[in-house]
Amino acid sequence: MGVLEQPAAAAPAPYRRIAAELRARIASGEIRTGEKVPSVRQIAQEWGITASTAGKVLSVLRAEGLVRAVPGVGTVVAAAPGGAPGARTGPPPGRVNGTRPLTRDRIVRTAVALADARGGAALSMRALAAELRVPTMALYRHVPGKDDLVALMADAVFAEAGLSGSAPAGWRGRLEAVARHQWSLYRRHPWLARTVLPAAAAGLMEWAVSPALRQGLEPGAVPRIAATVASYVRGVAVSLTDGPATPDLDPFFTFGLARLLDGVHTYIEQRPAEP
Amino acid sequence: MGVLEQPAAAAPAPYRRIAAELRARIASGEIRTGEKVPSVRQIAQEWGITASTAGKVLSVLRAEGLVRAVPGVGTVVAAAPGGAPGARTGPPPGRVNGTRPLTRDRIVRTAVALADARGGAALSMRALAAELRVPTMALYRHVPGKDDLVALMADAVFAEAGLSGSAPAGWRGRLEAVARHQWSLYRRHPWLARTVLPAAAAGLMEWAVSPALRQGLEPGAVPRIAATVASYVRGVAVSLTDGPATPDLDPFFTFGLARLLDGVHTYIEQRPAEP
DNA sequence: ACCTGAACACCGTTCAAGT
DNA sequence: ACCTGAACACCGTTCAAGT
Repeated sequence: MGVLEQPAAAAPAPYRRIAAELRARIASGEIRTGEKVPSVRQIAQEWGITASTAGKVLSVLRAEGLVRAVPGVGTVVAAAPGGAPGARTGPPPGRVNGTRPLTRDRIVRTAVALADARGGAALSMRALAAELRVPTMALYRHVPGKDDLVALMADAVFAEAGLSGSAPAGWRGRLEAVARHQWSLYRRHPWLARTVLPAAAAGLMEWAVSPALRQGLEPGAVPRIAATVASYVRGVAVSLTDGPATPDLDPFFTFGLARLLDGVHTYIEQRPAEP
Repeated sequence: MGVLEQPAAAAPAPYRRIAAELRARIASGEIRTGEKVPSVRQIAQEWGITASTAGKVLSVLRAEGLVRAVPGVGTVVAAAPGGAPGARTGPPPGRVNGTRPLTRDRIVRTAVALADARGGAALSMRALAAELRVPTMALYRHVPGKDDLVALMADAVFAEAGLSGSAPAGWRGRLEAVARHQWSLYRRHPWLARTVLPAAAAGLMEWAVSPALRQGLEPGAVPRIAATVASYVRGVAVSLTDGPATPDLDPFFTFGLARLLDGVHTYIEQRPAEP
């Protein structure tokens, strides 16, 4: 376990944990589109849980559209939605004797999936290599070391999805949208909050404030407002991984965000005279 | 290095780092009240720095009142201010053959000093035992394990100093005082932000909001306001240890805190009708 | 009974030995 | 030249062997 690092992330319910593990196997390419995921019976046996819990696991993944039931066959990995690039069916062109080539991108994606599934503390170079079924030292031909890998993971996650939907025109709507977006990233990837954050995290937040410049906001206030909101979101996110006893922080997050935006509103509206 | 943990805390200037190390030696009891700390010449030699930098180290400690210059003798550890309990001169009564007994309290205090001086990532059971000059396994007779030790460290730090000065009567002054107090704790102990926080951290913040109850605030809002402010402080504190390129966050902290308190002010004043 | 050295099962990473 | 197994210098903690 990491120095000064507590048991990462509250222990989730078994069906959630197992669903996350299967999600990781699918994300890493271990189980590919059209291939069968373990059956209810197999899951129950492998993880030592009851069939009804195992059934819950598959229904979670089905609800996400990640797998689908094929009558007479079993549950298989569904095609990636929207035909996103990188979501291919079957082996890629460059493959050699059945194994896909090891790339930096595949390493990073698998590392993210592993940290999501088993917690940040469970991510080790050895465990990652085992997941990818390559020798540990093979990773070092693609990433300089673990710290850099973690930085790449953070980059990848912040780049993974922009804001969904159209961006509001006003600063308040934008700031709230970006804050909620980052909050959802932290919830999906709890290890992220304790990581060194990429510059991208601050950039999007600053963009959100920019409409207020037309209202006469001093330019120097933009990075401060951005940092304030980003810090708040990250602070709640860090608490998210404080331990198993952590309460549901979603209502807390929403409440605090509203207070914070009210305070920014007061600041922008009164446009203080002093520099 | 810890899993998912980046090089803990920005690399500080050499004179700061060395000052922190000496502070740790004093806090752990290795150098006791009245005993000499290393001279400018010795510091310069031991750490391979110039005499002028070494002089800066001692002037930092002198400015803190931790050491004082005794003409004809050298620089010695000053008596602890205010005669606080635990700050004794000379060996405690229970000592045997020159070594002080190992206690949980001494372990925790030395661990805090070590993490402060060398960064959270440098705290290991082995390093701590070496600092205390005891076998590693001796620690396990006083603390169950490292996770528990870290929790005790957080407890100790949050308990170490209450609010200095008298508490303001109004919620805003109190909330600001507690927020600034916790901010100063994080600055003194950067490893704290990434640690699992003790319940005490939330308690003090809730106490701060309580005067607003007399203004008609719904009781359910108190923990939310407290959590919001605490999360904000912790979020800035986590950024504090993001890396060597971290800018001075103090003005950012002050700016954001003012916005946040403005937002809470708006909330409390309008006392919304909906539940 | 108390204490702790050796051992175990892990880390991240270097480096030289393989192909 | 490319790849990687063995080795090094660490971890936290168990456990049996010492006193």
